[in-house]
Amino acid sequence: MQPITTKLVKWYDSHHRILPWRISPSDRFHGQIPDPYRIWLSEIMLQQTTVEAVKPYFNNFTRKWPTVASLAAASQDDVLRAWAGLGYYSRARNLKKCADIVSNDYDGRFPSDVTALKALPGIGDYTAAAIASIAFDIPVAVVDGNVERVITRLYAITPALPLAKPVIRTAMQELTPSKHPGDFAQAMMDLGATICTPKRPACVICPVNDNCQALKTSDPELFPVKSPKKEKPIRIGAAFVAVSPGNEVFLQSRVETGLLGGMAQVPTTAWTARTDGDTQIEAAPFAGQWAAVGSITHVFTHFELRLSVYKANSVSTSSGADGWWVKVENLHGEALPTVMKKAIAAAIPDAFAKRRKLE
DNA sequence: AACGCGGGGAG
DNA sequence: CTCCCAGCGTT
Repeated sequence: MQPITTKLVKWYDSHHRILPWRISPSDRFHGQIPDPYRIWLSEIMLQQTTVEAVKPYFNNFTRKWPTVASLAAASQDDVLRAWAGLGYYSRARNLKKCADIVSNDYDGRFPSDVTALKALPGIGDYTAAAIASIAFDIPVAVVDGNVERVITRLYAITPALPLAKPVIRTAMQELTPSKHPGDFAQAMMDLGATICTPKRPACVICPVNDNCQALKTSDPELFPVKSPKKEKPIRIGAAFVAVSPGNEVFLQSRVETGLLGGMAQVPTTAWTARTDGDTQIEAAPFAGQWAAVGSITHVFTHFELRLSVYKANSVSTSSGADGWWVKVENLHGEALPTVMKKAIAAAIPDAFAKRRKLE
């Protein structure tokens, strides 16, 4: 029987996904070399984010900024505006920091060893291993959510994550070949994404089903074991959409760190634990004829937010608050996270309606 | 080790 | 609805 590694690499040769940042095994054979900048950019975007969500952002970024030097030359605001909607905005801030360091201290060339990569902002264990492996052919264990699932099933590893992480890493390291480690890492991830899925895995067509202890002795769907997660609290607040006579909306910048750091927002109250019967309308940023126009709900990673939305028309643009005014038709160019687009859309239903999605 | 940190797609 | 996705940084 062929080893697991051989089976997976053969499977990958014919069943790999076609992705904008990927060099196929065949193209690789014919001499194409991966661009570390594109590998890095894709890996940062893919952190906790699905391939389909990343594709349009990756294409847009590489069109605007084809090299790490061009990204370093951009402003953080430009980067945040292009990142808006993708989530986890500290990634965008670290992306810009990392581009600056590579451009200034490394002469525009990414380092190839794991330790130097991990020292860069936004690059941790997984991403360092992925870049070293895929872009530089370094045989290091690449462990993401897909690999955790495939490995725990192959070896029926019962301790819960994250306790099982060292065992998984060791097993992955032993499977990783010295020859084309990047293709093997991507083979494992493609297997996890397309066959060894979290629910209803397609074990019948899996190239390594003969090697799978979970399939042999248990149920693959029971792996990996994970520690229980806690429930999300609810927070409430109010958002204020001020509209000027010239059809402009008032925006502010959020503080640089923490939730939605550095992104744009309409003025809001603080977001507090749920209380009863408090309209909070007195917290409006301007004097004006504020009218309730509805409410929105938005789910963040660790809490659910319910915002009452208020709108005022004919607000003077000379009102003194710290921020800026943007014409409604230009809102799409701002660094607005999804929750703020929802709030604005509650007050101005067609604010984002005619905008095509990125492609 | 636990927590803060977005958004969306699949089942 | 729930789960989880090519995780990282801080505490």
